[in-house]
Amino acid sequence: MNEKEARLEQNSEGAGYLPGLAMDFVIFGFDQYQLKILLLEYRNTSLFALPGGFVKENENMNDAARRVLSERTGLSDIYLDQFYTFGDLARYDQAPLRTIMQAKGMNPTDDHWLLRRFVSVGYYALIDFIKATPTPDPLSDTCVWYTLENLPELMLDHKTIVEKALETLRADLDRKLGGIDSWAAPLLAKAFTMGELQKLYETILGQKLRRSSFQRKMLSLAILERLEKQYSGGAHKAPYLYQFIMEK
Amino acid sequence: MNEKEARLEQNSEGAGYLPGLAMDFVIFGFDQYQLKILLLEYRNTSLFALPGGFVKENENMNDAARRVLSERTGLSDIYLDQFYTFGDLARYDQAPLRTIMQAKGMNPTDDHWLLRRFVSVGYYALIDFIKATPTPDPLSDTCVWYTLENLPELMLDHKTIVEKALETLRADLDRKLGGIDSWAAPLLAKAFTMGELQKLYETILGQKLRRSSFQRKMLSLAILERLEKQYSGGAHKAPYLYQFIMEK
DNA sequence: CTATATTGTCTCATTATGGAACAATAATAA
DNA sequence: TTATTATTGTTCCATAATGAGACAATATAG
Repeated sequence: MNEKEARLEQNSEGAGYLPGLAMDFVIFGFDQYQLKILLLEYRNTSLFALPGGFVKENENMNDAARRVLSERTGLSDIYLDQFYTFGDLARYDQAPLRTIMQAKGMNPTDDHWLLRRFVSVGYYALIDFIKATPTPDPLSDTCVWYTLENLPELMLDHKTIVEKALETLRADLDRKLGGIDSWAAPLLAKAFTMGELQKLYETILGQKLRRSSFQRKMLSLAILERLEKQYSGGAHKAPYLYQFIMEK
Repeated sequence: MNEKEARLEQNSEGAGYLPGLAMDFVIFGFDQYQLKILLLEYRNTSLFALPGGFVKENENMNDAARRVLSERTGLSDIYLDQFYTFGDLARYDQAPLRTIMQAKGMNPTDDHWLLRRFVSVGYYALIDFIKATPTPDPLSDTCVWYTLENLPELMLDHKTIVEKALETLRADLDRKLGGIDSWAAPLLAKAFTMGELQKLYETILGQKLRRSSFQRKMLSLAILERLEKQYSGGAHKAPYLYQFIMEK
């Protein structure tokens, strides 16, 4: 048991945190135009879970989300969205977490704060795979990317949380593309080609899109500024570069 | 102080409820095709608030929402949707609630459970104005309908909650119209005319819609079954009646 | 029987979308 | 240098969706 874990066990009342309130994160990353999510694994238990965290007593909940996300990925200034709050009694199952704690040599009592009932606020994030440094939390052994098609079985209701996150993300793509809070801007270079943006869309939606329709739609949104062609990466006509128009 | 209030003060630990977790409700009602929402008023304080409630320790959160909604309106089997969870520190302001409790002759200590920080899950509901019997909670004096245009100043962040609810409702109208969980079905007679459905839409959206386009769109959704004409309510051609197709 | 209000449908112009074609062109191969 | 190739920006046209209005049908009021 390392120092962090020791602190976690000592703090058997969860002092400093809002009781009964957790956050779970569906962190989407892009690797060579594959969509992956970040999962925690607990060795010797074959249990997998979404990264999660708690809200401090003197902290805005949305700020807490940014803090935890930064702790898990090393990233700040990324796209983060709250999508649903999960409060079923069926979430309240001591067994898996007890298994995890025991595998770490801990021996929590029944009323240890981590074993109580939690309501969990779901957030999803979109991050640049390259820039992230996945970091496990004190209870986990590893923090690894999994493609959506190859997810292992997840603890509790975490599969449901992933599905709801993906559904919300896909439904909100167009509406949250532009502006200061664009989900796409952090995933692209300052200047990017239409093809690169289209591949991002295709990765998230899991389907091919028509090139001419996509170009027409993006340009009609009036959120892109066309720059000079500068690309020199392939045996073909140079594409224009674009950047998002950031209104002042 | 009545019996309920006494019980509320005695229970200064909030025993039986999940600590720190509240729910706030934006209850939309239709009165002669006007959109109203239900507000609580605290006499001698000029404070107005959304109806709210708490989750019991052995209760699903969404079930708790139905229970509280039933307590406030006497209605069950209505459309209810969770739309956002509010967790800013700025919500944590003892002043208004203390004012209310003192106006009721209570004298809560600083650590009374009602005066602690709460994270609140927002739900909105659509109900039939005629069928509801608005009922104030133990702390409130009245529970009254207000039109959206004439809302009084609201406590804490409740104005923000109303705005977010309305935004979500309007965005989801089409998507959640049909099926077993239709928002519109509880607001209409079993059989209704296209004009009645259109007026519902117009009331919620706050704008007129084109008659022919609306009819075309509704019929194309393939969620309506046309019945025989039976209407006999005006000096004009009898409209068809429709009902929602409920797939088994 | 006539007037009136509202309905169901139709028409037509406008706009959006799907799907393909085509010339332009930057790197690569010959 | 020239031909080849992949990809791009644009155009085109058929089809579909939408806005705005016209018109006949008709149940009640007068």
